[in-house]
Amino acid sequence: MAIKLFNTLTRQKEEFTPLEEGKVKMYVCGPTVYNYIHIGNARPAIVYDTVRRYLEYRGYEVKYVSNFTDVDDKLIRAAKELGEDVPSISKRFIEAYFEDVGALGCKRADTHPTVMENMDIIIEFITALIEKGFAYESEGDVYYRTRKFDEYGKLSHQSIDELRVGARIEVGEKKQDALDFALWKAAKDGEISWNSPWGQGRPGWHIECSAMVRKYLGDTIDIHAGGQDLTFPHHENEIAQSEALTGKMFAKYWMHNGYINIDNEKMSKSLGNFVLVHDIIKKHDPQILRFFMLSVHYRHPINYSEDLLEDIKAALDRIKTSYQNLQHRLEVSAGLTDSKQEWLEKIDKLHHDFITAMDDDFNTANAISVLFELSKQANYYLMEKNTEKEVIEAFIKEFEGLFSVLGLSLEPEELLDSDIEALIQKRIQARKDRNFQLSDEIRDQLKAMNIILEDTPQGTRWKRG
RNA sequence: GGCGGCAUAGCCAAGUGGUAAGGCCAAGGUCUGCAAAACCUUUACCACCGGUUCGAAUCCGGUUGCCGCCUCCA
Repeated sequence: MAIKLFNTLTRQKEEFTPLEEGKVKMYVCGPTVYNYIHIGNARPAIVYDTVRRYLEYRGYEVKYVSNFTDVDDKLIRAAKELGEDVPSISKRFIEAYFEDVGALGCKRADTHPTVMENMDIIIEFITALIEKGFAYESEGDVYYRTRKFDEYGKLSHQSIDELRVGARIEVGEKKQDALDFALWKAAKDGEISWNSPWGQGRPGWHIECSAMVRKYLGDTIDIHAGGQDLTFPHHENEIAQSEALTGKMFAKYWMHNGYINIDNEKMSKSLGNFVLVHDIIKKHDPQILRFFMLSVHYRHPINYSEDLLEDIKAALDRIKTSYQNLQHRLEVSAGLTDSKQEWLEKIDKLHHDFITAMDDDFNTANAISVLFELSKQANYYLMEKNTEKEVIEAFIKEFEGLFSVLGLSLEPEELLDSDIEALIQKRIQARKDRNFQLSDEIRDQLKAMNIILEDTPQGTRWKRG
């Protein structure tokens, strides 16, 4: 079975075949680092991290690159407002990004390039476009000659003549055509700027990705991904720039994730209705946010609310509890049982169900339902009087493997403080003596310490509350 | 105006031709010294109207409502 994914370019699910067998080159548009990221920014980070993990799980060697926009209008504005310089702001929020996204279980990309460190190749790229006639200089700015690129609009499936742009030409416009977009912007007084053949200035937004993709991954890559709102114009412009320069296909597959909404409206920094990851993870286990995002198909919108986060916590706990109960039983499982093979087969079947779900355009919602089924089967197994270590271990291994594909962790049991251990022993004795008053007191006492006890036929187990 | 998406139980959410996965919440039950965990049971006229079909949540046409992109935006 092959992996299928929905390609924005063709608007169809396609079988995934990489350019080079066994290898995947993947580029994900990263954030502009002028603030902490909001959960809308977190979605692509989580989604494509999961895509990457799954591709790796299926045996591909993935080269994953994700950029930071560390120079642009918003950063310049932020710098003015804060009385700071652009590099110090972007540096701070790049660090914050790694902290937030790390908490959400996202692995680092192989490379996280920035605009500032790639100014040379950006300028080279623009120069080459001018030489090819796809760009022109105008009063210190450089613009891309959009109409010259015949396939403009192929990603967003827009006809160039239908774009509603006419009304947007401003007085003193330096563009030859309203559709043209800036590759280089001349510096205004006091703005951060770099030297270029066209004078002091800085790159336009779209050119950085074209230049960095080429430098770090090559002329043609397998997967290019980002939020739905980047389809047009950002990704469309990237295609125009890159394909005009190289004459080759820029990216084979384009993936776009849906938005996070608040009250059914898109969450965005510009609308001001955003929720920062930084704030949420102070109140909630970051894993919950990740699980929440993965519980919905990546191309569908998610309506966010804190109540939903609470609900999803209960769901995640169900799986974790099941896993922990398996751990508890591991110690007392030894005996041989007749049903071993049957259970191992069940686990194997679920393993394949998971793969089937993920193969289908990374359907994490269905993959998660397989995890619930795995929990259910584990719970059934734990109801058996005699359990076999091999089966318990197989369950545990499966849980751990699948959780790791989704970038979720099952939090290893922490060691008990000796005091707590002593209390549990004391309570076990009290229960043997049928001194239930004392045993309940101890249980309450432990509960106050956030330790929850559960008595089972195989002994008392505990978990953190 | 152009392009696109969505509408499934109290809530979240899969499902793209064969009479609706899964989870949360709720109620009842089993188990337990009591609990917890778990297990069992109960809960859907798939927005509306037509059409195609032996058969549609699923395809086609239309209607209504909501949302997005076309401008910085994940």
